Amino acid sequence: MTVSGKQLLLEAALRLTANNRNLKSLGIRELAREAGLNPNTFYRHFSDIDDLGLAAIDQLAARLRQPLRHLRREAACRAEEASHADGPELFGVSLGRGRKVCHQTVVLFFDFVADNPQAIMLGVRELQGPSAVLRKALHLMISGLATDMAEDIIELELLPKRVDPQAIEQVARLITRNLLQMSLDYINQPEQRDSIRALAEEQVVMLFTGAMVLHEAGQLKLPV
Amino acid sequence: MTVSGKQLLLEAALRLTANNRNLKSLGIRELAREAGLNPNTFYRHFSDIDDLGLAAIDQLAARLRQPLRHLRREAACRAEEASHADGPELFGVSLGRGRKVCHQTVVLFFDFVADNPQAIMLGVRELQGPSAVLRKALHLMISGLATDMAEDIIELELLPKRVDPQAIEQVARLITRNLLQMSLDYINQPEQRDSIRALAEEQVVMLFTGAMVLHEAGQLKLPV
DNA sequence: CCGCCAAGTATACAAGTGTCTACATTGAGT
DNA sequence: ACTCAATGTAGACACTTGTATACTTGGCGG
Repeated sequence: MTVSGKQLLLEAALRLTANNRNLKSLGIRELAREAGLNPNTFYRHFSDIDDLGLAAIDQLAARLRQPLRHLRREAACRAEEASHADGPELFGVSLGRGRKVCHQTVVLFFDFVADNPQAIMLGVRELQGPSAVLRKALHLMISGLATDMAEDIIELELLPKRVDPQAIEQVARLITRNLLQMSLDYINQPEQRDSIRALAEEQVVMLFTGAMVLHEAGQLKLPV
Repeated sequence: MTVSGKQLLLEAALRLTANNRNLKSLGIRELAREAGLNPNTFYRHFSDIDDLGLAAIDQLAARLRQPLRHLRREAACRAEEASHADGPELFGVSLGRGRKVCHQTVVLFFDFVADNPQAIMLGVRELQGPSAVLRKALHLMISGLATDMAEDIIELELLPKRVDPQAIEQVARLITRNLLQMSLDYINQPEQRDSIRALAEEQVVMLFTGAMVLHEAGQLKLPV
């Protein structure tokens, strides 16, 4: 079985952008060369490099979205069975449990990152890349991820129920962006992975805790 | 008085990278054209585009570092005089005062961003750009900013004195990175500036609060 | 078996690029 | 007034790039 040329080109793009490069900086010829194809074959599948970028983003979203939800369920389960209601509480939510869910989620997330480094890198880079189209598409994808996460937070009761759903969504969006940002470091600095993962986890816990405390103190004022 | 060619080239680079473009994607000829100079003149001042990038980063750091410290003092003063010891307290630190310092700092920071958008954009973009040299230089600069901020946090007593200085440094680094990240949005979405500023402020407050609470609960475990 | 269409190829051209060598201008110090 | 170094310019060379036109291939439906 031979792979379709379209897929060959997409994979070539992933390979080439892996070394901190831009999609638009690739050039159709280079791309085709890497894919082992004739330059003009590119046009049989894509009209534009942005077009290819959109396809890549679609694939990334497909590989990210459902798996991430699944991951979070799994993390919650693992945290659940590890121990019941230990550690200090804060406003009726177990700090210990929240911490464990965060830990598991973050661990599994970074495992995922380590498994799909190229796609993640492409996504995070193009998030601030030169193409407005791709930026928009990626922001949309991240919004989706954040919404998923917010739903899970509510469902798994990681924050008190009375916290404004919109505030939760904002927290989720923040966490999502930061985790993606950090995954670049995670990929590029393999020798510091443990430390980066721990830092990310700490940040997530801090944001959760801060959101909780501020909410209880009536000081949470997230904008729409 | 005529400006030096070197400065002309640097300014041309800022102008061209302002539109979401990469330094390396510019091309020496384009750069010289924008600066109104002969292509070869570039080599009289820089050996490389990375070389120019380093010069730009140096200028950025000079324009950022001292002003930011000054800004923070000013913010603290303004918060001080606004009102003494109002609002709820948490572990001996006034929430109201901390919030005001954050508010003032963030406001002044984003004012600064609005005043130097091009330099900021270049910096944030190259932070994950294709050139390893520039990435390294920028990380160094950010480290410096974070260290400054940590010192100020301790000096202004925005966190309890007993919190580990290394933990403070990590929090500061986190905040610095995120503020810089957000300043891109701030620049590119002028119609949402108020909302972005408010969100950034909220995030900073959340991180502070979270760090404090976790520290008091003995749960703060930031890695080295 | 024919014909057709998608996928891939070959060749070509204009335009832009990095950078080399050689030349011109300036301006400050002696 | 003369020199010398710094700064800027001109022209050229070998490449790479995007893309247009025209050609080949291979497999599938009729």
